[in-house]
Amino acid sequence: MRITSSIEYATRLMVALASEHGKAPVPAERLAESDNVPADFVSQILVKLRRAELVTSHRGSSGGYALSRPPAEISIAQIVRAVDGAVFEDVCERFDTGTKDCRHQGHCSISPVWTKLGDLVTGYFESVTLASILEQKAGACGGTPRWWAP
Amino acid sequence: MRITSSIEYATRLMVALASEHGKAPVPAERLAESDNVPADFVSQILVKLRRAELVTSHRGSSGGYALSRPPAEISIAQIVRAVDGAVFEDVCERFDTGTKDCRHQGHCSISPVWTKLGDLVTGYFESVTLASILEQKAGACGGTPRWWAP
DNA sequence: CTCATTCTTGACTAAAATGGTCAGGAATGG
DNA sequence: CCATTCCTGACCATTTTAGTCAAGAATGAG
Repeated sequence: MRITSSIEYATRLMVALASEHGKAPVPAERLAESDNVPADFVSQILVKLRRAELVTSHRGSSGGYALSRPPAEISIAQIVRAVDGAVFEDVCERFDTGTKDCRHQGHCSISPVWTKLGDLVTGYFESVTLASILEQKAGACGGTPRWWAP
Repeated sequence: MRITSSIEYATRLMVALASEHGKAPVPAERLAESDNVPADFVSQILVKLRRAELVTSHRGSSGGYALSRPPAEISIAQIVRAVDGAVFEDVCERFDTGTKDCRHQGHCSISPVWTKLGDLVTGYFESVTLASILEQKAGACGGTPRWWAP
């Protein structure tokens, strides 16, 4: 289980835009540089974010992208849905054997486990907003950040 | 984010073996039938489970597979590690840009989010054992099972 | 008005992961 | 000794991931 590049990059972009919130729109190319992400890939991700109405775009010189609402009103869950379609895939749908009901197989003792996991992940992603991330600039990879305490 | 076939199948296999715990070993082919999983694929997964010492195997007629310890001592986390190598991939490792420290990019305001998610998922998987799943045969996909309450 | 800037769309591609399949061999118990 | 069952490792098709690219359309600064 992992975080894809699209999600990692999309989150970086959104955090960068959040820190510029209220100021002038930021061109995709500048975001690409400061976030160290391939420019063309950035554009593609930004399109998805715009279609999900998380950002607005403006063309022409001095155009670019901006958040469509305050950082406190945008969660990681929304970002993930924008780029991946869903936070957690429905396991019953994926593994049913054609009957639209996996009960018959007698294996649905397992499905509640995946369902609960999905709820856990979704719930966490809903709870983290761009604002809450911005409040916490200091975390380091090897360090022991504490704000997201157990 | 999703549950792969290997993980779903491995879990089914382990639950099936758990329900036969203490009895005679079960041949791979019988597991494949009862779990509705391709036989050759089952064998491959069982090999991984054996290498992780979650199951034992016995060759020859009346051979097959059995759990290597009681269902209460085997967690989903152990199963996932056996087939996938890790429950949750280290995000800092995946996205560092060569310096082994992503702090320099100023983007590690994000990494604590992924780290916490990993801890959440891992913690949940550690907490669910084959025994706890067996106690709950009744869950249905469309229903409202409650044992894994929020 | 015009033109450089910036976004838009959609097709394309390379590489990796996923989801299997297959063949030949090696133990083991009946 | 031989049918049963596991073991090993190679192989393959499909899907997903992670980009790349090119042509075009809008917009505002000058």
